[in-house]
Amino acid sequence: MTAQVVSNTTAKFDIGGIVATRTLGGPATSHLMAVSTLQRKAPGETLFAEGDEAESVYEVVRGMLRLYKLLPDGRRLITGFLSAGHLLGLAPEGVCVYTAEAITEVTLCRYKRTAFERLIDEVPGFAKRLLAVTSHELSAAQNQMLLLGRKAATEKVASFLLLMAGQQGGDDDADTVEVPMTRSDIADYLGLTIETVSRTLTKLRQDGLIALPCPTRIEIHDHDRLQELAAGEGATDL
Amino acid sequence: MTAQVVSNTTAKFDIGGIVATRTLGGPATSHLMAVSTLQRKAPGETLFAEGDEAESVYEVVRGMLRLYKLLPDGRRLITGFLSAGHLLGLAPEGVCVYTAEAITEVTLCRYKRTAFERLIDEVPGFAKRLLAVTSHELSAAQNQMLLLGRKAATEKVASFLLLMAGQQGGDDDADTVEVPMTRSDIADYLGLTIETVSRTLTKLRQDGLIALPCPTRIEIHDHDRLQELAAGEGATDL
DNA sequence: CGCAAACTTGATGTTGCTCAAGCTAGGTGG
DNA sequence: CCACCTAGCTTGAGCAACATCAAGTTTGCG
Repeated sequence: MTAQVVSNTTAKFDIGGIVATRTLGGPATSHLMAVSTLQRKAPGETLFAEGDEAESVYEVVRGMLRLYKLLPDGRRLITGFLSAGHLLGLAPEGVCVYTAEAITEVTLCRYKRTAFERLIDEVPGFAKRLLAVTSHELSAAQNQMLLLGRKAATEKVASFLLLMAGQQGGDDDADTVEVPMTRSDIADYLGLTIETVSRTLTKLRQDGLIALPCPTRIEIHDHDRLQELAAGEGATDL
Repeated sequence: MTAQVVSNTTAKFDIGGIVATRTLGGPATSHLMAVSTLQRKAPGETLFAEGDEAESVYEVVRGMLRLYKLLPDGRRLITGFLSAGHLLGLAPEGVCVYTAEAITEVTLCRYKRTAFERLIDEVPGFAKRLLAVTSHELSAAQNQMLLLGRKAATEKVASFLLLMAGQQGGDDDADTVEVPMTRSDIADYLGLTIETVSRTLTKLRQDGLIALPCPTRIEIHDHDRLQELAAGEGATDL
């Protein structure tokens, strides 16, 4: 998978909590366990909203979230879809800069902000690991800026499909991708409209690059061609 | 200034070096001084390119840089303009994820990556400060995603003008803004074409919101109206 | 079975892009 | 000193991609 394609907003990087306790044995783990609580959210529920005071840091354990920002007239941009292992809620100035909502049923590991900050100060190497996670997210955000500002609709949709594929099958090319979010979510993530997303998927299907057994499931048939499209090499043979 | 408007890619946050040595007296300062070298770049010169091995971390002392990413066919997106105090080169995987070029004559403070990483490990609180800077950059990147994905041309240009104004006059509304970058740079920052940027500036001038004494200087005449446009409140009175 | 939400498809519209001239300013050499 | 030259900017005309508006269709659920 090339860097172009990886454009999820948060890096998948276990920092502690439930996921981490299974994969990491470091000193931070036990500290995190001590201050964490498990939480569930039903589809559509809000974790926190843009402008809220940032009281907690969360780690996604199961399910999928959307993060988004709104303009006053209701235009929405989804900055990222977060699945298991992703971290959210590290607000710069103590104020949430985006809204976080559950797409599916979600399980979260929640840390009190104050406790989390204490860990940053006290656990050696913890701040550095968070810095690595955040730097990675920043890089992903810059890839998404490139997508939003300079890619055409087909290139955007191809990028999205590969992102979903990469996020799921730990393997590079899981053929079948589950798409729990609506077309409206996809559109607001890619800076398009629902209709354009739908039309573009139809075109990709007609061209044999993908199949759509049902709206929430997409089969990738021509991974290479999708990759070319996503990278912006549509007219390779000029 | 509202959060909507602050959308520069890197937070202006002195971490050390020349700028910091004048504003901070903390322990990190002397450490940074010990491993830093001053460097100059002429307009158009490249600091490092996307894909390069990340060998150094830089802090801008004077002048302005552009950071950008390219698609294979040459489409460019500028992810940020960096002026004095901004930090760059903290690459996640040791590889630069964007190209950095001087717009004006630039003075930089350069740190060897290895030395910089040692400081992260050894100087207490240093990683935490970098985390704060990077989190702030991430938030700015998300604002820019909102701009690229959901704002109209006029709103984009208004946002850009206020960003420039805020970056310069430390005051909230410096009336006259120096714009050292070309229209092409502005276009590639906003996801537009040169022509659209030019036309939009002309329209803002005709409407009395700004004046353009020369292409590199912009006077802001109606700060409030610009702010409304930038925030996406163009049709407030419906 | 019926309802509502989500998705697809079609017809039309508009924003911003493309292509094509002119214009302006700053730098250079006759 | 001035005319030229070039790079960058502005302006105009036409066009294309995507948005909008408007039906239909499918899906999932009570």
